[in-house]
Amino acid sequence: MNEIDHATEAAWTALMTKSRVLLEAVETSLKSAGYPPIAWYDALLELEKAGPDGLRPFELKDRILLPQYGTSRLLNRMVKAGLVNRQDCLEDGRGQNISISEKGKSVRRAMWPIYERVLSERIGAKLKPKDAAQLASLLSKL
Amino acid sequence: MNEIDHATEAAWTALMTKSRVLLEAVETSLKSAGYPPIAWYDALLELEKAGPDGLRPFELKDRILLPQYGTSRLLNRMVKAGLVNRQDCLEDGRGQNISISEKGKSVRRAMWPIYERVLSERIGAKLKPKDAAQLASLLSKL
DNA sequence: TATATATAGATGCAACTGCATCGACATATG
DNA sequence: CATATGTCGATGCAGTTGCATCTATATATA
Repeated sequence: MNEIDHATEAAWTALMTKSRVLLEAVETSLKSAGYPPIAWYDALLELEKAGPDGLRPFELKDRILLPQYGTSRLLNRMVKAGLVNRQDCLEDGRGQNISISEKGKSVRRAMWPIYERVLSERIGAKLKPKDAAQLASLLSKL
Repeated sequence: MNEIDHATEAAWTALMTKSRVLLEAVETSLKSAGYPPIAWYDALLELEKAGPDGLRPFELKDRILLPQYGTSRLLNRMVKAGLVNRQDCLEDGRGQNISISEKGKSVRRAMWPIYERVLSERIGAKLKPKDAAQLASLLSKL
């Protein structure tokens, strides 16, 4: 069993094309509004959801689907930008704890309307909620 | 009209997550089999479909969704690897024609089984053809 | 306890990307 | 024709990524 059917190929092509176009639309909007890329948003959101104790970098990396070194460097930039705090981890001498700063929260909050507008225009306006749910459900099987 | 509904958000999240995971799976398979990235495959396929006359770089860029400078550099690498031929364009002194070489054809052909296996395992095995078609159809509305 | 193995995170290096801009040719306009 | 504007493709530069590897600490094993 290895030949793929036409529908599988069509799904793959559409998946690649649309995800790229949508992602680029979001990135462009954020950038032109003077905000950081969406990867920063994702990280900030995870850190905010994690609460005041924050997360260890290795926990964050699993949630934002970034490689270890990518996460390490993303955090460097975010620390430098003052959006997150890094402190040595008490329980594990190798590790650290990352928590979102007030500035980080406010940047995330400010990014959301930009982000949301693109999703609304590009997805909300094109798919009825039922169809969007159906799309999410099909994707979740992959 | 700007608040997004839950289904839209779920669709977006699933779209981003799955497309990244699948893409990475394909890239990893290709790389570990010693082949170039998927962007090369896409370009080779478009050039092969275009026939012996090939394509102008600006035409190719529209089909593979790469920025102009990205296409320019991708073509440099592919020329250097001997997968495509570049020749000055007769009708337009600014331009060039890119055509796939025999080696390019054979590399593309060799990449396909690797590529296909991932799609088959990750999509074909998870979605019935009807569902895959449905997924493609929903995505096509975006 | 001493040693081996595993895990957390950082980093040097080469490759790749985005941005802005350039040079060359093409097309439109006076 | 002369000049302005537009399009094609390349490229310098700075920032980012992937890979491999390193250091430091933690955990398992003898």
